[in-house]
Amino acid sequence: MGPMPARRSRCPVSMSLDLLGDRWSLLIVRDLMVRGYRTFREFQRSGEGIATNILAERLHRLEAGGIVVREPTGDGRSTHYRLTQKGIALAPVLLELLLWGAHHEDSDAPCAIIEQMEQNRAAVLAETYRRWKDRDPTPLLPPFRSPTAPAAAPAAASNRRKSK
Amino acid sequence: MGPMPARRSRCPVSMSLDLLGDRWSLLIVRDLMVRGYRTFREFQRSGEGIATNILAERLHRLEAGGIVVREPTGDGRSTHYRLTQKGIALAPVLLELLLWGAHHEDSDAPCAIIEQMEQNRAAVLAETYRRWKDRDPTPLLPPFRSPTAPAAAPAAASNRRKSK
DNA sequence: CAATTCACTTGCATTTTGCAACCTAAAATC
DNA sequence: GATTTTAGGTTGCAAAATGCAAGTGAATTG
Repeated sequence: MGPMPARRSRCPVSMSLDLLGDRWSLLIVRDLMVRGYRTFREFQRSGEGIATNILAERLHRLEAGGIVVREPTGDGRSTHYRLTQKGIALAPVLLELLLWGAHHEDSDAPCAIIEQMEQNRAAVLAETYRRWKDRDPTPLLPPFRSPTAPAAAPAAASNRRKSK
Repeated sequence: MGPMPARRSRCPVSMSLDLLGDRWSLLIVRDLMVRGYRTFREFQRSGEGIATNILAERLHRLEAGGIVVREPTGDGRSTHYRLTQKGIALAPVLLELLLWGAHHEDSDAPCAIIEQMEQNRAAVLAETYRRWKDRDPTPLLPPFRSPTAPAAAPAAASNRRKSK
């Protein structure tokens, strides 16, 4: 069932890529981490267009790799996925990947937000980690659509007061 | 010739993964960055066992993506590959991926070195960047073989004096 | 000028991916 | 309480990517 091919080397980067080196795995982790996604459906509708068989297989792989856990909900039909400690520890990797992409590829990310995240790495990571611990599902980042972002003021570190 | 499939979304992480989301690309970038690799042969003998056709195709893709450049050497038969500014800017991504792998996967990396890199991220990155600018090919990291590493004392930030 | 080195290409079998359709079980709705 | 909807997947199949071994052609060494 698992198509994971083979382990080539025991260096850390190589081992990380054995588990995460494909077009989808880190995207799923990011959706769990910074958007509030929990369910199969949400990943599917993520806008990236992952096929359902690949999504199912990746979720199994990430689970087998200790990056996500499956949590049954009270509601009998829906399952929630959640990052483990090992999974949330990928936050710095994803943050750097996001910043690199925003600077060097022509993305839709608003410059102001990127600038702020870059200036406040530690605070962004702390907030990410807090949301994970608190199971706070509000998106840390909006899906980067309109440049005049209407949604909740995101990310930035300095304006932290109690929610609600 | 280029099998690059399709662009799914314009978010920065997704775009980064369109270019780098496979098992080999980031490994090649790492070999250029922290080991002193320059030539096709060196990548081939890297110990990871990449097939030559895949290596050739990935080098073309990375070149097309502006991450590496091909520099002909005086010697007519050998080509050197070198990271561009955009390529060396992946250093933070690779550092975080290395640290994550070292902590969460069971790798061969010596704990002491990992600890030191983690404590001195900025210095490790500065040294990486300096080596790139100076075209200094001495490996920043040894290939992590024996735990009693015999090779040159690597990485650490504090012991920086003029080379030679 | 023969052998070797280097940087690839080519052919071909195997694996992985993408796509659409289908399935099962549990809510919701009527 | 039968039907429809929702959630979370499987299954089948064609297309693409990958791994492997072998081959190519130019430059260089002996």
